[in-house]
Amino acid sequence: MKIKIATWNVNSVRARMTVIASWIEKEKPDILCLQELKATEEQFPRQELCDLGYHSAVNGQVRWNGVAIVSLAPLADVETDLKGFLPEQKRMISGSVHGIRLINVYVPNGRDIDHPGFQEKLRYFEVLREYALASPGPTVILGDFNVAPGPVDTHSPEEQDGMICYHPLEREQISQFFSAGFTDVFRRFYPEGKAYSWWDYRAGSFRRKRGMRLDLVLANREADEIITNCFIDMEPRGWERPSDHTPVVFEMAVSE
DNA sequence: ATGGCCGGGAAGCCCGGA
Repeated sequence: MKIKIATWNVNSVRARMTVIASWIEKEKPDILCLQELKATEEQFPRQELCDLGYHSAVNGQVRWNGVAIVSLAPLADVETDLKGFLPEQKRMISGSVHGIRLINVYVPNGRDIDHPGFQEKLRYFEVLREYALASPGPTVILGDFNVAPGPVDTHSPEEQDGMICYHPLEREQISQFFSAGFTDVFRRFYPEGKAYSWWDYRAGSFRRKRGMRLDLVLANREADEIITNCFIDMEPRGWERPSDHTPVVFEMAVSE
């Protein structure tokens, strides 16, 4: 059977619940990985999602960060600790479903190249890679990586070169995932051409098509082999009260 | 190009986002 999985930075799960419910109704994903909940587990709209038929595994935090995996089938072996790194920032939740390991991440933004947060961001990728490589079987890392992997993934690569989310050291970290055997799933289906998953709220960026592809699906070989499709759904970015990110969706052929 | 917009929590602004 085929299952549909999506990743979406919703920029507050409570402010976005109407939009999320509409999108679920439209796309009917089997699994939805959310980032930037800006909510604690107690504040998370578990009941509303339950009414839509979904289980929720939540790693929440007051005000900032927070991630969740929302799934029709219950999740097994849920983990929220990333090798003890940045334990106070709730940025990772992983779990297994249909024999697939899903690692849902919200990578630190880094603030600025000169800010200590930038070094923390680079380190985050290393720790995440170690964690993902230790997972046996089909494994997918998905979420908001806060990096555009290459020039076709951002609106003005020349001007942005060296800036946050398009710095050579950040892009090098994404390359390291490729060297380690992970595939950029979206680019397997769309090898070239501008494609974005985030547009700044300011400056009419969405209307002016000035965005970045910051939300990625990275699959190891076993997972990549059974992924049959991947696309970015730009529609909800144009809805009322949207997130500044839009969902990245893929499908997998699983045995049951 | 700049930054213009958002969200949350504390407070009537500030921080963080990217």
